[in-house]
Amino acid sequence: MTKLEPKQSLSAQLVAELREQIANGTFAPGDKLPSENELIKRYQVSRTVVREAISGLRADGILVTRQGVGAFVTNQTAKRLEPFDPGDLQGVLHMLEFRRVIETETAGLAAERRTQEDLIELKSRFDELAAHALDAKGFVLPDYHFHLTIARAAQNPFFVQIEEHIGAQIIPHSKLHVIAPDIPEDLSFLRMVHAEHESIYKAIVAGDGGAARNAMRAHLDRSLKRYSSVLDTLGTST
Amino acid sequence: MTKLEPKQSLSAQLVAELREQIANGTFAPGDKLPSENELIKRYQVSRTVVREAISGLRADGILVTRQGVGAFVTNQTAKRLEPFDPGDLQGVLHMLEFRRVIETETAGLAAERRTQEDLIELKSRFDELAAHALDAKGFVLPDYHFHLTIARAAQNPFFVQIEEHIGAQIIPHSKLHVIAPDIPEDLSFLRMVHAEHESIYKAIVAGDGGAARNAMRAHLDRSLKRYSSVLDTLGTST
DNA sequence: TCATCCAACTTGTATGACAACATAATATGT
DNA sequence: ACATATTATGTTGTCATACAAGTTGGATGA
Repeated sequence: MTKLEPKQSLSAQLVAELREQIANGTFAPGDKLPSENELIKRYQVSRTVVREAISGLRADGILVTRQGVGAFVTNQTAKRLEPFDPGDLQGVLHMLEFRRVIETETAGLAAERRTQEDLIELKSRFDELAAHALDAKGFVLPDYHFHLTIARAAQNPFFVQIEEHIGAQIIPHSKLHVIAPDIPEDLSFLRMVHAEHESIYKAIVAGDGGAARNAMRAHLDRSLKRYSSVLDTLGTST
Repeated sequence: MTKLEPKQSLSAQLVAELREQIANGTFAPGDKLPSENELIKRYQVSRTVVREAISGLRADGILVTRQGVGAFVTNQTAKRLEPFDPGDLQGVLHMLEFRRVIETETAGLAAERRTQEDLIELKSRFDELAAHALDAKGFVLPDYHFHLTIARAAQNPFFVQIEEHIGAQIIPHSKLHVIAPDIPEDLSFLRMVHAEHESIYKAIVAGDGGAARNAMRAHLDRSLKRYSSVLDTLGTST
């Protein structure tokens, strides 16, 4: 019988308690958790509370349960990375700088390693991107898919994972509104962006890693400078 | 009344179902979920199942519940990135390639942007690293802290986040064993690694971004080639 | 020795009851 | 008529009991 910290629902307290015990090694990966009845006796709560707590940890991937056997701790002890949150405009700049680093090299590796299957999918993505090239709001998602396909062509799963993680932030925003406000969406700009995409695409098709790196870096450099000028404008106006 | 996909526990099915409906926008962030009684009627399951499902989504941060009011969808729709799992030796190579891309630029930015506070902490980290330089097992954690401090000095939070994410995989392994087996841990190698660390450190102190990039790239290049040769050896021996 | 069966234990699901809390409708007093 | 209690209703939180379904290990018997 152990006491729990108050101020929350009992199940939430028990979740925190068990999570703590797993983190500090009381229950190591692979270990079997005490049975529900034992947890009931130990913490003096109902089975409902115990089961909801276990249910929560199971949803987190920290536990797996087997009917008739018990609940076991996985080796998923490491915390998962929270979604990238650009936050303010400064954060958008940081994000673009980060993407420039990642995706420049991704494009280069993609050009050097892409398979025939990659080229087929990349063409499909590029065509869709071209179809929405002049649609300021509609080109965001195809744009993301284009970049994601490039990451896949780089033949390194970590570039794909990080690209998906970046995109997880982009997709919901694309459904609602643009992050930065008051950016003129003139056609000349959209045409320029598409020209940049085209040069990236051609370099990858040609298998020219250096050209792909330069094209991608230039592409994200322009975005960075564009947002940066907006930040300066806001800075001088206030 | 809606049917659920079988082949799992009912609560797990309902978790998947609700997660899907939240993902595809049926329940948008801020919306109130149907009450437990309504979910019971709709999916023809007991309240136990409904509550465990909601409990799981709540642990994931997708829902928040308020007693007497209801369950509400948060804007935490984007899923968190799973820990980087190198898996086999091939994965270790992918990880090192990924790190080379990230950390080369991180070191360069750190050299160009580091504050006085950064330099003070970096010196502390480097001294500790020097103290463990010839300890094959004990230098892993100070090594990680050294790299993490460099990421902080780059003044871009995303580089810090990704570095922490990489480290979340390194730390548990450092407590147990080295990932790759049978690597000779001779002193000459450890001395070389430390010399590389020193050149990175000096370049950042000097504020020379180019030198810092070169030093970091060389550092990770060596690791990459070293592991790569191991992979070749294993490949030819089998 | 070996196979079979069974008893005990574990998790999964269902149901009923009540407590705690929030909100809106209703009643009440002025 | 208005402001203030009061009540009714609906919601989530917790407890208890019962049974189903799955697993394990030992007892039993040939």
